[in-house]
Amino acid sequence: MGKQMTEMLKGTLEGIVLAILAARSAYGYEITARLRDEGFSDIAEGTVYALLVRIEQKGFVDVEKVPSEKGPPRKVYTLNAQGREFLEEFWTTWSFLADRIGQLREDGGK
Amino acid sequence: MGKQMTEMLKGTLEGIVLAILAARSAYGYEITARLRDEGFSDIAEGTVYALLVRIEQKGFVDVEKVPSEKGPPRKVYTLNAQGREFLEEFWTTWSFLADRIGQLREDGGK
DNA sequence: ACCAGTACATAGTAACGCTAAATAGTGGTC
DNA sequence: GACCACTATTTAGCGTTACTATGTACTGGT
Repeated sequence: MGKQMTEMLKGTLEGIVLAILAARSAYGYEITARLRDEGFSDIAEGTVYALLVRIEQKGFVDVEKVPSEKGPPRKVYTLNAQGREFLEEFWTTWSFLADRIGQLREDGGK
Repeated sequence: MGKQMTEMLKGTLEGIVLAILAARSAYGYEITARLRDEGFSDIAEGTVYALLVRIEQKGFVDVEKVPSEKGPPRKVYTLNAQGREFLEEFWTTWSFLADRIGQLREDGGK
């Protein structure tokens, strides 16, 4: 998708994944597939798994190992209270940034 | 402003500065001050200068040294054709991302 | 002489997404 | 029964970017 998107995802991808998990629990492979379906055509698998490790270490999610009929066991991630709190902050930060940038665009930064 | 904003600025700050320059030419100290006024309260000076070096090396801006009455000479940056083209791409990428994330927020990723 | 404000520069660090490759389980096909 | 495709996770190494911290330099006021 280009270098520009890569850099833009830094700091937002974490929020995106948490928002996905806020809707319902999911596992890595599923999240990657969903992101791809939604237009993030070349999110690397490794990227998602590394991110999941991070949010687990930060304590934003609870993890459960669930057997799969189609392959190795899945690690299902569920957003917990701490994660929900962090997601709140994410939305606040995102809104601020999106507002500022939207403003800039109107102001002739076109 | 917090670590979250720091990470989010990666990939967007460049576009923000280019958008500022699209409105009119400016120099580093001025850009930093303007960003601070507009709510990016703790953008580090060094960050802006380093970014300006980068966009100059990429050929997005033309530079002119202008004497100042109040201090050392200013380096005034002006967006050129290449920079304008890059800014276009930035808006495209940004729009896509902002749309996706807005969608996620509506879909119960709250 | 000193200090605040203006103005620019840069070495080192941390965080994060990507590349690439490895491991492992299931099912189908020849 | 060997191979391949799909599912599923992991991890080492890399490049880019913003921040920290510090240094340089010019002007004006006290």
